[in-house]
Amino acid sequence: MQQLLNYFHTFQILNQDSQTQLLAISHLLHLKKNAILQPIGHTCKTIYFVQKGIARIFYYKDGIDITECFAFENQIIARVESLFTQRPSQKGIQIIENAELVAINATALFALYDQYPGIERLFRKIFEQGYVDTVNRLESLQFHSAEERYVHLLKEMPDVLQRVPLKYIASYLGITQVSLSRIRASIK
Amino acid sequence: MQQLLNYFHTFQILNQDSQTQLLAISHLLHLKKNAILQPIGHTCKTIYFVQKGIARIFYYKDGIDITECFAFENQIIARVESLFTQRPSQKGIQIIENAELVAINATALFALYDQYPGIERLFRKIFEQGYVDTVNRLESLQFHSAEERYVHLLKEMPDVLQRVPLKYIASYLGITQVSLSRIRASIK
DNA sequence: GTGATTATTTATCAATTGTTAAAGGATGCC
DNA sequence: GGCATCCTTTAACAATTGATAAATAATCAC
Repeated sequence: MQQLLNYFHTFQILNQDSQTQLLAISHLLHLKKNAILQPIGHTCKTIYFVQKGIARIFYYKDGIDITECFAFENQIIARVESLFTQRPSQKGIQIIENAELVAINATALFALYDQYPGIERLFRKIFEQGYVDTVNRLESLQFHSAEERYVHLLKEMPDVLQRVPLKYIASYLGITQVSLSRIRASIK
Repeated sequence: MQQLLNYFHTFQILNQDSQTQLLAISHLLHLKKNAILQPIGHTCKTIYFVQKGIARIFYYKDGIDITECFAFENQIIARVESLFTQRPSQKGIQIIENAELVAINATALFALYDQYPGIERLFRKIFEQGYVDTVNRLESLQFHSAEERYVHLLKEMPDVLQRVPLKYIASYLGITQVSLSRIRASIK
């Protein structure tokens, strides 16, 4: 779990005790491509850290599969709208590429906040960054064309094309798969 | 400032000392319609609480004024992408309706976090809710039509039409003003 | 490998949204 | 009150994106 601790330390220095407590509520998971890590309808009680591979949050709108976000190596993934409200989520988490994940028990984590201010601060900072990323993404969806969003994605995540099927990328960009194909053809 | 303390207490009970500290770094502001509360280009060092009136975060894309969000009574407004990174913001804050605001010194606030865990927790929870709201709004922009987004807005903020010019609402929804007019005409 | 399944592209047509310009309304200033 | 300015609507046309269907390419299971 050294990779997870390294990630934590980019946000916040933790004392030995805090580290031990965090590791005690975490465990390693290995999952194959296409596996459902969290089904739709469950309340989010786990925060995942991606050590290897890719995961995505997805949901269905009118029966159509939509990708809300991707998580690559060294990223946290959680359905925050359920995690912070403890209401059932209409979203699920799926593995896109064979993955090695750390599952962090969120209920136990929140309980640690009282005794370990450093842990509360760590996750405050982690989710503040998630908040900022989401605000920036909102801006991209609010006033950029589909083509602009696609080009921007290639800059932000250069290896996304090699590792993620286009059907997932299309809905992530807020367009249909056919429209994405057309944009790709027109850019060449 | 009782209104602000009431708002805080919906998230987190604060002891007297914490309340005193928070009030010590806050002050009341009165601003008229159209006033610029924060100009574009500044780094965000203040968190505002709207006691009366309306404010908006805005920026320019290709010279066009775009509204990122509104804040009505009993809401917090801050340019989080600057607040949490302390980098200059490409966004500004403007008053839409004569307003009474509480300005909270963010630098002083962050300094209080070390001594007053209750204050850190309070703002953790406030921004967690902001994060959830932003994720939900992202979903709305990602896969709903302009008309769906307009109808949804009327449900969420029933008095927005009476209090906010349509030109601001249009860009908030991610469409042009002309397009919004057309949608309004087609719905009647 | 071979066949079946899944993913991607291409084509056609429809619907939505953007762009530009002009007209009507509303608002504020003197 | 009247003029100027700003806001909103309407119209016509262009560009973008969606929907459907079919063709091609890639992947997977056996």
